Amino acid sequence: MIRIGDFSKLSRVSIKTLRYYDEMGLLKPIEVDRFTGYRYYEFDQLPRLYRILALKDLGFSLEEIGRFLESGLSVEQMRGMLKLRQAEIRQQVEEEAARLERVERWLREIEQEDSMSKYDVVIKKIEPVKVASVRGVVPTPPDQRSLWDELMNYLNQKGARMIGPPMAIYHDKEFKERDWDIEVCMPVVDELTSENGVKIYHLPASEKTACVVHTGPFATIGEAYDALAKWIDQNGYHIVGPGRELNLRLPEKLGDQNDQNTVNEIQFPVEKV
Amino acid sequence: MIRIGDFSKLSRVSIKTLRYYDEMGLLKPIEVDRFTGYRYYEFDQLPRLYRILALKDLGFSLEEIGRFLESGLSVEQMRGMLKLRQAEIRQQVEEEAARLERVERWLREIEQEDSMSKYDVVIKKIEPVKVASVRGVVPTPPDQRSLWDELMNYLNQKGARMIGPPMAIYHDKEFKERDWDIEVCMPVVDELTSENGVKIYHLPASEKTACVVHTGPFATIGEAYDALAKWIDQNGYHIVGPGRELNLRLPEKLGDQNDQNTVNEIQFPVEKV
DNA sequence: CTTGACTCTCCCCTTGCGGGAGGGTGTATA
DNA sequence: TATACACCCTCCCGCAAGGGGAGAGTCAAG
Repeated sequence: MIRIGDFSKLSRVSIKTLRYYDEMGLLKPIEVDRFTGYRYYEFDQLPRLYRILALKDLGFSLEEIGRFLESGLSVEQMRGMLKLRQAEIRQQVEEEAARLERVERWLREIEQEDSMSKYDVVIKKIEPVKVASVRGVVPTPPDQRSLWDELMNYLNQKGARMIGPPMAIYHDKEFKERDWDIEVCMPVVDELTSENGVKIYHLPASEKTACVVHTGPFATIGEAYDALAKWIDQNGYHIVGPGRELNLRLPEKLGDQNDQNTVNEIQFPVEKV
Repeated sequence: MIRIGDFSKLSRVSIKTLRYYDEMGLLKPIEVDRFTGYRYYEFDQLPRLYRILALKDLGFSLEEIGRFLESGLSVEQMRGMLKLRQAEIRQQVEEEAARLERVERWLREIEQEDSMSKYDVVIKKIEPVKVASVRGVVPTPPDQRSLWDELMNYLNQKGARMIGPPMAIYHDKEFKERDWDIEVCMPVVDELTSENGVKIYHLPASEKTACVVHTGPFATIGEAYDALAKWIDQNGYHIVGPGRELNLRLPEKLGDQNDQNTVNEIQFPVEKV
């Protein structure tokens, strides 16, 4: 019978850890003096401790290890746990590798541009949202004003409440000089019915959506689109639906292309290739 | 100005997290009502939040991210941090890959043997230890008794205190049927001097030592050696020095090959190939 | 005026221990 | 036999990045 300090030196496991394993029930001393609380171990407890260390080395949590040790589990169960662990580690390796990719992309960008990008892209989930929308083909994006007028007209008439930022959806799959297929939407909550050119429906959800925010003059929003497109491409995604442009903060004068305080978020539903 | 719930929905970052980032100083609301404590955000805080998310996605800690954001750090510094992060991730990927290897080895062993090995190997560090030793060539391992007798004789004569388990060192580099070069040692603390066949010196430390414990009849200790050798080989190590055998619990009758309660630890200094 | 949806702060919980305070033990030596 | 000194004990706090929930205060609409 040896004291905890000797057992610790022998196994090179810290006293703190041994006490913790005792508390967790992983490795109880064979005797604890009921008056002094001193823990006494035996040499033949070493194999159990080594098994704990070996399992820890495979990445199992102490709680899992406890189950291994207690429930004298069958070879079949053990195999199941190992297979599971294997899958988990594989996934983690993949994730870390992807993370490494991203870090290296930042590095390359810094090398090339000698500065950091103004635009950070995030992937998020978009919930379905009920909107009133007007869709039409207009010569150029600024001409979407007419669509907005029609939509706002309808909403004011109905006294509908708007519960989110207005957004525009660009339906063209390719870039066009003229004649853009644009849908303008306003999130609503009320029971409304489609009529004339105004459609009431739910915009679809999107599990993965690549998003970027542009602040400043609307005239420069192209940069944000470029950055987003580049990011999507370089990160192994591709676009699987029309993009949305959320007008988070409108210019003071509606339609002003140079208002410094305009804020827009651009969203594209994407999928991993 | 929007409330935290709306900012949370917009960014899909939980309210808890936003409050935490506020507390950490990563992203302060532009206004906090001094009476109600309500936090108010602005849309143009989104880019900062997205930058935080992007950096988090690269695996930086919030504290590091805070430093990025505050100290408007130079491109050069940023590059330094990224390079460092890159190295860290690479190392982590390697570690996880090695862990995966180990899990797969356990799986293979289970498939082949249809049971779990009795022996768990751990790698630990061995500190130098002062010993009194007697070395000699004996026909077979059990004949080391004569060496022990000589050593104990010396120690008793000096009244030396023994401060650790006795151990035997096997100096032969290859297996031999007869004539084993064995050194028997006893850790001591006193100021002793080498004399006759007894040497006083420090056994060398070993940064990485593969260890396994054998309990039960000494006659079966070969199994433990086999398991250890196999492990060392399969885990990409190789032996770089003589092995030690620590007699943690001696049989009741000294030399009894069948005592069920004998405990020995076998140690081999190793290095990664 | 009330209801229901929001928001606030405060506190505890997570993993696997490490550090330290304050106090009791064991043993070798003077 | 007294004492020094190494050991050991049980709390309690801290870590990273928030999650869960209690109890109480706020806001907007009907």
